[in-house]
Amino acid sequence: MARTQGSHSAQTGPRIRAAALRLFAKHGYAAVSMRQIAAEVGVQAGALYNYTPDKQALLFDLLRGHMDELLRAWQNEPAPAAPDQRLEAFVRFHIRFNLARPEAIFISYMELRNLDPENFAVIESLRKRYEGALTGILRDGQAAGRFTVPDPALATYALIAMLTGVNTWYRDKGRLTVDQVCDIYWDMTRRMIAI
Amino acid sequence: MARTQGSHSAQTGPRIRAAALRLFAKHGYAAVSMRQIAAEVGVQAGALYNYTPDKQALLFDLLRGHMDELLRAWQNEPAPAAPDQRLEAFVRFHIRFNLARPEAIFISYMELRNLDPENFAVIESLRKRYEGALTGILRDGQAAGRFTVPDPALATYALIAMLTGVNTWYRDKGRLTVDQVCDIYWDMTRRMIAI
DNA sequence: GCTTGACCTGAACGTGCGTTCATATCCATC
DNA sequence: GATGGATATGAACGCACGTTCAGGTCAAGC
Repeated sequence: MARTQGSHSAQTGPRIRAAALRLFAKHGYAAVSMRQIAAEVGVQAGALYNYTPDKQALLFDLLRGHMDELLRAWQNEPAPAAPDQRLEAFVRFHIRFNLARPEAIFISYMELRNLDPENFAVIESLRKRYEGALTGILRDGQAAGRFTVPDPALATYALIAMLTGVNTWYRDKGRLTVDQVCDIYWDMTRRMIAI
Repeated sequence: MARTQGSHSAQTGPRIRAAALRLFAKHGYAAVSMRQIAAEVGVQAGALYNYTPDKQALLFDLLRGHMDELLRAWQNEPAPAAPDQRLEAFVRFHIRFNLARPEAIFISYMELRNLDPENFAVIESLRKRYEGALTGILRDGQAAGRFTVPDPALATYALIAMLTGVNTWYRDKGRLTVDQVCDIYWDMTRRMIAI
């Protein structure tokens, strides 16, 4: 016996990635088995190997896809000329983008160490490119005399950590809307960075 | 055969916890086996069970011990009267304390989800107590007219995330000393929070 | 110097792991 | 309506897991 009715590659592939994303985010890469992922999709474990060479590739594809999406989304954002407005745009973009995909963000930070070294290097360089976008804004604002940023590299780390931290506490239907959170974090950022 | 020369409870216990801390931080709780921990100590896996009821308790003890140490250390810090100085003391204390024990900090953030629910609740309440110390400082400063903190809860989250982020990039023998890092982060904090 | 209990070994338990593969079924195409 | 490739099953592979335990070895107290 085999192949139950209505199963197609175009459906199963994405469903496997979605199940892996959810389970990796909830329990961690090492704690999730291929059989669990398969069960979530409604398939036997062996069928997963029609879509991924192995478990490691499944994790890497998720992280790689997420970083590509992040960089593409930021490039597609309108880029105001003034550094102040670019910085505000970055703050709001980062918070919104991250809150919209908490699971991908979670594994992007937690599962880096479970990547093979060469896979890690790929993700790390994409991350650095994203951080570099923020550093560039800070340098521009500093050069334009609009910001006070003694150490742009540290300010980048500080801001990214602060903004990404929203994901650890924000809850839908909590006290604040996403807009309110963005407003408050932009206010804190502005006070910290702007002249 | 059994018990090799010179092995004693007073030594083996701490060595097991040290090995578990190092391995959990490096590979993750789920990815580390009791046999690996035992090998690191130079003992057979079964011997671990003279010191811990199970693997879960090993993780919980590490996190619990770390949180106790953190709270005790903060209580033993001198507490200046002025909110500005209390905030500065907190910033410097947090960075220094965290940089001094990167492995414990790492697992405290990464392995929470691997705790049993009741163990998680214990750690979570200790963490909230520590965060509450910072929130208190922010409220005091606000009440004294020295700070501008529209939302003390969010400012607490933002600051803790920003300060804890230092651990992800700081390297001994890097560009900056711990003192310089503290200075820069205190400067950013002051600009963000102080009047 | 005998005894006792703490400490450790080494083997074993049942379970689940990632992965492979022969085989069966389905669907599109002709 | 026959055919062939894509897609799935289910059993199996060897291995490692957390944990238990009977038994061996040591050191301290009498």
